[in-house]
Amino acid sequence: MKKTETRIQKKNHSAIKAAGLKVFAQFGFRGSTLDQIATESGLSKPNILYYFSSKEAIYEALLAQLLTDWLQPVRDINPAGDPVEEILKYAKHKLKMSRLYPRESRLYANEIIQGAPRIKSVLTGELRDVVATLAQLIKNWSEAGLIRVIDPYHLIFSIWAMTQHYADFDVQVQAVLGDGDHFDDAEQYLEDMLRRMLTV
Amino acid sequence: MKKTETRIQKKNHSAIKAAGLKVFAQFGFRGSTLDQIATESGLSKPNILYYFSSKEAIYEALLAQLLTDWLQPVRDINPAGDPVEEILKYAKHKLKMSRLYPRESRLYANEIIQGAPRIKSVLTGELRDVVATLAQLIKNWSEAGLIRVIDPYHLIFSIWAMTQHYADFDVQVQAVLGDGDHFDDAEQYLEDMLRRMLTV
DNA sequence: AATTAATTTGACCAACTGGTAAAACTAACG
DNA sequence: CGTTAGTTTTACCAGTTGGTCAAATTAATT
Repeated sequence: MKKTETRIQKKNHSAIKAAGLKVFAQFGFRGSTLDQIATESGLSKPNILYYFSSKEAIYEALLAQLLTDWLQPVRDINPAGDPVEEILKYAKHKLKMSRLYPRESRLYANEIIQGAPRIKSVLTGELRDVVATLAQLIKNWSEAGLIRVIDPYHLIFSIWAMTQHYADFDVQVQAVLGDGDHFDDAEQYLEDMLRRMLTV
Repeated sequence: MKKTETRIQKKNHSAIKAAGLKVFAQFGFRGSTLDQIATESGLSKPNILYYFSSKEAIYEALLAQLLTDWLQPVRDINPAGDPVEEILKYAKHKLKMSRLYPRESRLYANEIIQGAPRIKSVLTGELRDVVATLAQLIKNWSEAGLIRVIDPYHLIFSIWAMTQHYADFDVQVQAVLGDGDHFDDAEQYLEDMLRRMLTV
């Protein structure tokens, strides 16, 4: 449907989204202004509104993209693969996303902390379902004796919490550990933790 | 120094802080307005500014209180106690704070996600020091063979991440698990995880 | 009760907010 | 080259924002 996008449209759409991501991730929806996004993107405010109908439209475009990227890795878990390695692969994938796309993580965190006013239906719908499926798979693995018996939901939460922590609380991590990249150490810790939790 | 506080001052100061906590925790500093705090507290906007010199002053009063409450439990860890039980006690304390004071947790999360503009010096100062001390203690325990050898910093981060997750991402937890209190299950999972990680 | 100190209100302001409309400009295409 | 479609800017607006000020009200003290 969006085949007819000019080169200028393509450029500006993505410039606006990139600027919006930066601003929204830091200040949340209410705390961000079109002027900030305008300055950040190098476009004028009315020009931005030529490409997106409103501030909210930019925000929602970002959220929609985000939710797709967020849910995919869960679906990519292979029920026929080795349980420990599949969960580990998933956790590492999430950690890599925190490393490569910390702003996306912060945008999502902001939205959730605010009570998820615009995506609550996705949370109780798609997310809930996809997590339920994963939880069932983990339970099956447990019952088959392939991994230790464990609460699958809180296992998933702990993976989310730990991986996203390094993106969302990056300033704190840097303050405590000093500036630099700590994701390799984090990955090692995470792997160690998950192996201990999962192996019988 | 603040001995001369009238009963009205005491009442209104705390009413404003309670309202401010509610609003700031949801929308962050920039996303919150004095009008919201006024409505929430039942006071008029100029009346609020009679008790606090500015919107920022309310926010900073809340942050200051928060940081004290946040750092105390770390200091309460007893170097002479049983290592596993001490760490477990600390983790459970943090989880209880997430259960009882989720708004405080969200306020803090908001501030950190925004880059901690007002408390960065505390993070690189007091917090850093207190965590360094704890990390050293954990390292000593490791070397004494009392707990397994483990990266103390990432252990601490994982405790923070998992406990705060249940406050900050409460909406998501509720969406996935259904409405209700999931802290008891979370505590059981956390205890299980920490025992596995710490015992040799 | 009178005086003083503390509190609350209403009217107001300048800066900022998201958004609009039309004119001016630029690129694309036959 | 001329025409059209696409793009950008300028000027603007009404509502909201944090904050002020003096007057009005209420509480405390003598």
